[in-house]
Amino acid sequence: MVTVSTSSEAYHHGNLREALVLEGLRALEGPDGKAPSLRELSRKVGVSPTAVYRHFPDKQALDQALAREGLKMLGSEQAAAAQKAGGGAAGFAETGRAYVRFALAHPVLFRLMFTQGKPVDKDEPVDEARALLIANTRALASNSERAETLALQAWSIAHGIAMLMLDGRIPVDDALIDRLLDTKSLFPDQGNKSEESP
Amino acid sequence: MVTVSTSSEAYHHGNLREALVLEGLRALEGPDGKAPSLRELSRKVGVSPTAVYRHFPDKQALDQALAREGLKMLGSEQAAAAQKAGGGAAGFAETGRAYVRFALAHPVLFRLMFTQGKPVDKDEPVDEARALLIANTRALASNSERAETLALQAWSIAHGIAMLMLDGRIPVDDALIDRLLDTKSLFPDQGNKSEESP
DNA sequence: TGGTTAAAGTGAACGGTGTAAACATAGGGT
DNA sequence: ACCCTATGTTTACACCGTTCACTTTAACCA
Repeated sequence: MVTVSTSSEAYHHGNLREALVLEGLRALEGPDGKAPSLRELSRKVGVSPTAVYRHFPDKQALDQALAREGLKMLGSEQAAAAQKAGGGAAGFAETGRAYVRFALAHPVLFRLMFTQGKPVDKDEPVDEARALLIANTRALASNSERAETLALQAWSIAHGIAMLMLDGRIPVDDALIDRLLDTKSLFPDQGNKSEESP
Repeated sequence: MVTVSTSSEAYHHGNLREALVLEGLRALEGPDGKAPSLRELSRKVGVSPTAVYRHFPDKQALDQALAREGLKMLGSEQAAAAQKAGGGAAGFAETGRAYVRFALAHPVLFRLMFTQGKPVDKDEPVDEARALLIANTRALASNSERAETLALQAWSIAHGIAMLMLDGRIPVDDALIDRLLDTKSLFPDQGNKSEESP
């Protein structure tokens, strides 16, 4: 019964769960306008609305699944950006830029990722984005409390910039993003330990 | 015809617009759960749903009106906090704390203030919160570009903290707020010009 | 003062939403 | 070969925002 046919269209009507998430992401990724409704999604997948409830207890659960996918995407984009910048402090900085860039590229998804009810429960393995953040700040800070503070500050400012830009409160401008994320003035610790490239 | 009876319950059925905004704020202020629907609001005010459309072109317009009220509240709370702290750098810091506190005290309102469609159009008089922010950073920074950067950074971090806490991504903790908003490490400029109390 | 007019409110209806309940179907294991 | 169970469908409900045609009533002017 757990036999999930990995191919695209499977036995009965297809393996819905995957199809729904895929279609959901497709709807969310573009800079369109709004999140897709459950019915809309079921329509596009070619299934009745209530069929969804065989795979998700409610709409929010579907949204959470989509949010998890979004978090994965964000994490890997950040990791890629950091690696491309050669790791270390420069990589960390790039991580922030990637965060804001992701938000601007997928506004609806990004909103969904943080908006939906509960913080993807605690048992959940910590997402890659967060792991990266922690690792980075631990490398930069003197003690561990300072590292946590640094991590949350960096997260907060990136998140704030992203949100304010998405909400049209701050002009969307690449140079401005760099200026606001400028960690030299923000995090004086950074000069000390600096580069330990891989 | 423009004669608006200022007393509470007026001529025909009441002066709706005000009543709607009032009731809307009442619904939004608590830490309840979700924003009130147009129909729900009209019910509470004792009027048919369509009556609302005599005063607002659509639901979004109502929401914008509510958002404007929210911005006013936020602005005055920040101003009060700054004044109570004696103005200057200390006042500025208090401004940030007030921002986050407001968000936590009125989560639904706060979200609405930033979520709804467009950034309360440009012709709009700049809200008090923003004016305060600009004035404060101008007093602290050397040149005006640095002041703008400082302003947006301060805003971003406060907004980021508020959002991440509202979304359950960061524990809601007063001490943590202070730690994250700590402007000494964030804004090194601050030491220079410092206090010019009123 | 009285009549007209336009602002303000009503009711019914439409298409949309998320969700529940009862029913249908088909695949796989015994 | 059979039945069970996972997966789907149909129908229905309550809510939502919004439109349309209609009624009421206050306010103004002659």
